[in-house]
Amino acid sequence: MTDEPSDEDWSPPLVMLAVDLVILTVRERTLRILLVERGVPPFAGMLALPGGFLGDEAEDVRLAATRELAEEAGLDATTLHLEQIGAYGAPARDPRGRVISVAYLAIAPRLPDPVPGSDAADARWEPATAVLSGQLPVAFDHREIIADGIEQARAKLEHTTLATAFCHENFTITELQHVYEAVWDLRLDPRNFARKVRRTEGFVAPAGTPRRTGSGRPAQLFQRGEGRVLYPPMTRATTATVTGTPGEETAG
Amino acid sequence: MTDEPSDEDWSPPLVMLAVDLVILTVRERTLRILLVERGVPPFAGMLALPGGFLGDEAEDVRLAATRELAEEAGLDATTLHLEQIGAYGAPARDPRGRVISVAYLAIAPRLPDPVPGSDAADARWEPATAVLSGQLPVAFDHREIIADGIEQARAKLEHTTLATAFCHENFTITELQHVYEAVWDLRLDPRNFARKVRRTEGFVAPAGTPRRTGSGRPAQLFQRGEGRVLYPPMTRATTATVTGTPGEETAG
DNA sequence: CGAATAGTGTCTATAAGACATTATACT
DNA sequence: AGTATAATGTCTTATAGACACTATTCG
Repeated sequence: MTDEPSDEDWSPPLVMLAVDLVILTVRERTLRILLVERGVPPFAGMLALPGGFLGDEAEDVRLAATRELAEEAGLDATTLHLEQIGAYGAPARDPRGRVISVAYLAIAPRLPDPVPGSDAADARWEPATAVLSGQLPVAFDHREIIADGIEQARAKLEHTTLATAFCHENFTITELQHVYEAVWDLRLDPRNFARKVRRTEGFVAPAGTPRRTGSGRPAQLFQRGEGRVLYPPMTRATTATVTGTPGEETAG
Repeated sequence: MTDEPSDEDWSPPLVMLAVDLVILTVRERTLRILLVERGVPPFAGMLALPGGFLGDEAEDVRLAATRELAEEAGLDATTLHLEQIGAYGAPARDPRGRVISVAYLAIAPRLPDPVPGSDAADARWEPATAVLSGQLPVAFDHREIIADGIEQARAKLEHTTLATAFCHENFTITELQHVYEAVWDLRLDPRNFARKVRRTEGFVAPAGTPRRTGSGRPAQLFQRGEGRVLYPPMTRATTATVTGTPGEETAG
C-alpha cells in the first residue's frame, strides 16, 4: 500500500462491500448449513447464504457479520464461534455491480428450527452434502464460499478444539464423536476416539452432573477445556484435500 | 446476501478496496519479508507492505495482487506461490477513508536484491522476527497482517508441501531443511528430517543432475513432487499457537 | 590427510488402528 | 432377563525423537 498516482488526480474505484455467512450445525448426525430463500432479484426464489451489505460507511466488517447473524438467522454472535473465511471479489460475481464479499464461518450447536414469522422465517437447515455436490443449487458464487467454509471447518477440527463449538455447554464424548463424524462424513471407532479425547490435555473437562438421560448406561458429561490446540492432531484417515485460497485459484 | 431495504431507496455504502502483499523468502537462513518505504502520506517514510488500490472497477482482486506484485516488487506472479490471507476492514485502519484491504501471501525463492532505480527501488528484505516483535515498526495495521500471513505460512508448512515454494526448481534436502528452520525459527535434526522428506510420498522427486557445488560431499538434487498434502504432517515440536481469524478477534 | 558436508542405520517412546469385554442403566 | 449405551483394556504397527557412523568431495 504505497503511492498510487502516476496520474495526479487519480482516485481509487469504489466498490460495494457485503458479508456472507456460512453457518454450520449438526442435526440428525448430519452437517447442515443455514440457507435463506431470496425474496428479490437477482436469484429471487433461490437459496443463498445469509448476509448483506455493510450497514453504513463506519461499520466494522465483523460487526456487519454479527448484525446479519442476528437479523437474518436470529442468532446471537456472542454465543457462537465466528471466524473469517476470506474475501470473494470476482468482478462478475454479483449482477448488481461490483460487490466484494467477506465471508464468515459460524458454528452453532443444535438449535430449534427457525420460527416462521420471525426474522429468520425463510431460513432452512440444508444438508451440506447436497450443496457441495451441486444437487441443491445456490445463488451467486455461494457454492464456492460454502465449500471453502466447510473445508476450513473440517481442517480446524483436526488440530483445534473447534468441535466443541458444535456442542452445547455440557456434552458427552459420544456427542462430540457425532460432531466429528458429521463434519467429516465418516465413522470413527468409539474406543479410540474416547481415548484420544480424554488423553488430550485441555480438550474437555468433566462437567457437573455426572450422569444423564437415556435407555442405556448414563454418560459422563463434559465441557470445553482450556486448550485450543490439539497436539497431536485428530486424524481423519481419509487423505485430506489441500484447500486453495478463498475466492480464486492458486497460481504457480 | 438477501434483500436489504426496509427503506426503499437505501443503497449500500461504497468503500475503497486495496490489496496488500506479504511476500516471504529465506535469506541467510532467516525468514524475511519484503517491505517498501512509503514516499507519501499517510505514514510517509515508514515501512509498509507492498500493495495498492484496485486499478479499476472491473479488475479482479487477485489480479490486482499480481499486478502490484509486478509493479512494486518486480516479481512475476506466474512463478510464485500466491494465496489469500484474508480481508482487513476495521473502520479506522486507513486515515484516508474507508479502505478494505485484501491481503495475500506470496512465497518466493531467494532472489537478487531489489535493483535501485527499478520499480522496486525502495523495497527491502527485512527479518520477519524484527517485524513480529515490534522492533521494526510498520504502517497501518500491517503488523497484524504480517503476523497472520506468517502464521499461515508456518501452519501450511506442517501439512502441505509449501516449503518447496521457497526453493528454486532444483534443491537439496538440506536447503529444504533450512526453509523449515528459517520459517519456524528452530533447529531440526538432519537425519530425521531427511527420513521424513524422503519417505513422504510425493513431497520431492529426484532431479536431473545428481551432484553439485561445495566443499564437502556433493548433495543429491530434488524437485517438487506431485503431492500437495503431507500426511502425516511435519511436526514442529513447539506447541503451535492457534491462529485467530484474519482482521479481528474470535468471539465467544 | 584433515575438514566439511551428505547420507544412512538403530534403538526407543509415543500414539494410532484394530478389536472384545465389562458396566450401568432401561423395559 | 434382555437390550441398549457407556466405558475401559490389550495387542500390534507406524512414526517421531534421539543419537553415531560411513561416504564423498575439496584443499
